[in-house]
Amino acid sequence: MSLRHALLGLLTVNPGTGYELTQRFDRSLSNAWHASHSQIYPELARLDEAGFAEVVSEGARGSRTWAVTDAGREELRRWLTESEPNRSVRNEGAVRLFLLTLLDPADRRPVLERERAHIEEEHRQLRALAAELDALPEPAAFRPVIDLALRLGPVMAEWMTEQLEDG
Amino acid sequence: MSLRHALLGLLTVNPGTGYELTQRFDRSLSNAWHASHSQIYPELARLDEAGFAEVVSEGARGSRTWAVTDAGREELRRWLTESEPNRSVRNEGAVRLFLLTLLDPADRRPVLERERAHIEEEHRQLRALAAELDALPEPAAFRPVIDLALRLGPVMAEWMTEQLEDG
DNA sequence: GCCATCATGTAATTAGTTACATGATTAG
DNA sequence: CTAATCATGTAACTAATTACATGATGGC
Repeated sequence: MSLRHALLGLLTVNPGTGYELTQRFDRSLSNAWHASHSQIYPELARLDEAGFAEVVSEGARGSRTWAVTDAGREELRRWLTESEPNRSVRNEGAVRLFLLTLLDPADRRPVLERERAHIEEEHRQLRALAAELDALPEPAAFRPVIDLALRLGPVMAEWMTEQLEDG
Repeated sequence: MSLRHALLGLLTVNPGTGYELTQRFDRSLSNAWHASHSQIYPELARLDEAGFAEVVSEGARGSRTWAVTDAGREELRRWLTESEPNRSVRNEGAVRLFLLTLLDPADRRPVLERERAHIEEEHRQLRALAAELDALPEPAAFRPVIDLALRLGPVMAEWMTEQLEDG
């Protein structure tokens, strides 16, 4: 389970409430993982129980700000460096790309076009995010990861364009 | 749930037993989805119930060969062309890449090296698969999807090399 | 005879989604 | 005053993993 370690990571960047973490999950990790608040709140309780995170302050509307503990930081380091990655992925878009080859060109074409449009839209948003990060006094540590995504997008878009031309 | 449609797709390519489908799942779709036999057998029963697949022959050792029905083919077409893709992705490797930026360079380096080696090994296997497909009398319909993967690999490997040089 | 592989299933557990439920605060 | 957003939780359900369980066949 990497939900646990994703949360430890987000808390390492910055402490936050469960509500904030839910949002940051979507903003920073949406291309890799998704979790809703109903999964995040119980996991924060379990991180507490394990001594990996703790409530550092309580604010308005019953909000509770969580921070990672030293043990939590060490657990994240251990997980990243010592444990074997689980290579299994779930990517419905990729499944669709594969299955698309089973359709008639007439059915395939609009789906490919929709996919290409989506890839291009995602790329535009990534470019905007990159510009935002570069305007900050000191760009975020994860800036290079955005760069990787920025390189992969055009490769996928070009492939789709070719498929549309050939098929 | 795309397990159902992945199975319909595999059965569209070729009829097969649950056992064979489990293997073909790993061979053809491992870069997009994973399912074990304990998930596949019940799902075949549900596809039967829904009229999307049926047993076409029974062989040795109680094996049962399944094939997709016309309704199943139509359901697959409908799903691919008419339904909105679920864009949420689960990719632990990508989560790790993101979280890696939180580690000291000394801790980060060996993880990046391991990742790069893995990407390169995967690329070698894909090249071998591509060569195999090209040697067939008529290459598989999904051949272009292999090509896409072959283009993405080097981009990732290069990025990792750069990270190792800079960091 | 024994081990690998073929072949199918179920049970128990964990992970994840969707729906239900509640209340505080803020901006218009 | 009211709608949006902040904020937290639980319950019911579905999906997925891991473990348990069994037996046939073929090659050595």
